[in-house]
Amino acid sequence: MKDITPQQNKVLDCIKVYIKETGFPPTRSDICKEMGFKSPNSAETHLRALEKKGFISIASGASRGISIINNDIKEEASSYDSNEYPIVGLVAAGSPTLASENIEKQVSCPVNFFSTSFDYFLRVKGLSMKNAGIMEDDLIAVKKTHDIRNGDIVIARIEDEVTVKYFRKLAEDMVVLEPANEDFNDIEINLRNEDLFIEGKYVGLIREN
Amino acid sequence: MKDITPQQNKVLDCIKVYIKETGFPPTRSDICKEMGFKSPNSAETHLRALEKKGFISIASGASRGISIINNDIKEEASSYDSNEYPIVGLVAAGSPTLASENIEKQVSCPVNFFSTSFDYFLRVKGLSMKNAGIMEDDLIAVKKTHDIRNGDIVIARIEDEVTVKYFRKLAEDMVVLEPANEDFNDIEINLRNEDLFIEGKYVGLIREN
DNA sequence: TATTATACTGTATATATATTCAGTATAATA
DNA sequence: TATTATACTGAATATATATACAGTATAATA
Repeated sequence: MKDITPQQNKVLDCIKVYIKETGFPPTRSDICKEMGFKSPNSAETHLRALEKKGFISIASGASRGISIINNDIKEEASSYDSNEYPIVGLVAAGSPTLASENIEKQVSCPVNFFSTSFDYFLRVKGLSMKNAGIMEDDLIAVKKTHDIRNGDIVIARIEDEVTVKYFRKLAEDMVVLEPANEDFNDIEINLRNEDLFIEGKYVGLIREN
Repeated sequence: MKDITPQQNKVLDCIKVYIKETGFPPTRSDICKEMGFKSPNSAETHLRALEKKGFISIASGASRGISIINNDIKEEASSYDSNEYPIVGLVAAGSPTLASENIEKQVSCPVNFFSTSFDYFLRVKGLSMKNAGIMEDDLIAVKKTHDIRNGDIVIARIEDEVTVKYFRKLAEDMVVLEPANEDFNDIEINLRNEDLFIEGKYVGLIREN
């Protein structure tokens, strides 16, 4: 990162203030008004200088396509990086899990909130995993993977139904999905007759009371 | 604030995600791409509905002139604001819960991650709340408060021991702390003879697998 | 029953905006 | 000395974009 000049710093501050006040970045013309420039090219050259020095990024062709690049050491710390994760509710038969019609809402969550990375949250229906401490309406963090070991809790799709169960492979063509609740029965799947699709693996849980 | 429809909520989320990812708001056309609309007027009408209902404001004539209006009455905090929360482990007898020697580590978590604000995470020991889905080593989000109602799950201190139980006040001087596990017994506390200190209230849970 | 809100497609257009080109001037490097 | 960076004015233009208008369809409401 090269040194910023005092004038460039004023322009950068003016962009930050503009975003804070309006919610969106300024145009070249807006910067001219704020800074007292008479030509949009004054703003343009300052913007290109700020871009070159790594203080902002400019989206080519887009209007107001300025974004502030944050270089605070604090922000670089991975524990501060957060991401938007979709909460998937009832999954409609046949539709892809992450299709927008299945997304209940998006929630912000630090990326390394759980030690294992994950892809989405699934809202749990039913009490079949009660003894594993997974209750109705809990959000489970799901990592899309096919790397499953016996004893893992998996999100599985059988026919058109999505279910959360312990995974146990008994033989090459025989899988048992075990609930953690004495009121439910094991689901035995003969892979020669039935389709089993593993959506992913349970890596964490969030509950709100 | 009128009710938002599910589709309008998706559009609102898509705008938030766009801003988070690019640093500036989307155009009508951008929203169409994200949502799969074929006409810019689809985005336009949704935007006008969201504006009318008070979720966003639209700057007339300006490109990308959308800004999210934050309506959290509780706090002005946006969902992207995060904070450091301490994880409290074994609480040494007599020492204040949040004393530094009790803090296992600090974790970053969005401030309005749970709908109720909270003060720290407590690492659960034992299985006395198993049937409430609270397992050993779970992290429970604790709100420091004395506003407790019957049936709430509380973090209580009796003598020098900290415990998590259902709270039930039977009389002015009689409180029962009930476990959610048939292997444990109720704890009856006569407030005239024994001290009971309520550290706080359980408002959420996080588990890592 | 008429009206309004929701949820879209599709077309058109005025204008908002990025971006280039042509200059001027000063100060700092190489 | 030539070159490059800074710091501007001023004009021109392709296009990105908001926004209006014309429809279709469904569900909720008065």
